[in-house]
Amino acid sequence: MDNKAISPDPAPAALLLEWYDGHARDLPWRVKPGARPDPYRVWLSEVMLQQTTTAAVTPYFAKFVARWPTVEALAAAPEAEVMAAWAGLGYYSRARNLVACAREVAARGGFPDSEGELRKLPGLGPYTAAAIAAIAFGRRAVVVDANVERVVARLRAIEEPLPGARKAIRAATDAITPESRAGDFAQAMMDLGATICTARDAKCLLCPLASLCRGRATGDPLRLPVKAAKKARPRRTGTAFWIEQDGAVWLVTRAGRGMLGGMRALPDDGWSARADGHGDPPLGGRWQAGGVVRHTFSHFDLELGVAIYAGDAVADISGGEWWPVERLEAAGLPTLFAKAAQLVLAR
DNA sequence: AAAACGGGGAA
DNA sequence: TTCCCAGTTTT
Repeated sequence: MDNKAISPDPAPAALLLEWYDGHARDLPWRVKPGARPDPYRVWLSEVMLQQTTTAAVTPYFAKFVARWPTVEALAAAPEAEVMAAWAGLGYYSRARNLVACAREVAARGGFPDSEGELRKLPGLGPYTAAAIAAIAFGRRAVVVDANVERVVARLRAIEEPLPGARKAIRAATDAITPESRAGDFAQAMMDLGATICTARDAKCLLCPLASLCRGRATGDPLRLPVKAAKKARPRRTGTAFWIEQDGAVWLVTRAGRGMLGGMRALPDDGWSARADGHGDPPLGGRWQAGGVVRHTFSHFDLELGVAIYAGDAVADISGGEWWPVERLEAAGLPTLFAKAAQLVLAR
């Protein structure tokens, strides 16, 4: 079923692409203008960039393409190694889906080149499928990320609050997306949003779309897009347990789904977003306090106490592995547990 | 439709 | 501190 059609307007794309030719950001996953990018690198960067800043992604992207230069190489990697390499980047279901996607793509002999087929791959939602279709395959696709939402909401002075405004923003983006250079157009919109029309600023004097911008005409573009009020973050407490013996520390691998799913970790007392941990150690004997780590997740704050085992030599323990402390970096601990380990090792 | 899901950089 | 970021998946 069709939504109310907005008539196409080629003017913004014309101005924006002219600006982009002289002001494109130089990013590791981009290629020279006119060159055809490697779909593998486009896909990898787009997945890493989901809800993640370019600054955070850059070193991970370099590490991944050096270690796994092709989708076939990544498909052949053990999932645990990819998870460990992803450690610190967050949203770990992305890493699990990355491996699943690489294996599907390798099995079928390459990436599909249409938005619809890309959308079926694990970890590719509406944004990423459109972005890859446009950037890697030159398809016309309507690419809407947080930058585009902001730029379009201002350009068209869309007053409806997010997330309700998504449909209107998508329609407005569709109406200004060109038939050719849709990939450059998408990246230009993102560059504009990242450098000129930012969340906290609007450098309208530098903006190539200023003459067309209804948000600027209202005199207060910064109030757009309007966002719904966010709810308060719950506060939780929990405990992690440091058990060290003969130069090795006891690590577990967390369950596949849920918080930090599939990642190596210190054993803990079952804390979650819904409830505090029970506090009971995984092993009898003496324990001493090792300090507290404060960590903020997307949907709750955690105060994690670290307990250090001070009992007799451990004989029977199972469900994990002894990991040499001097190689702890290679374990791929998520940041929360890396902080806890740092606390213990610095004492 | 709403909640789950990380972490770091910027102001 | 608070806000936000090249969103997707599950409930």
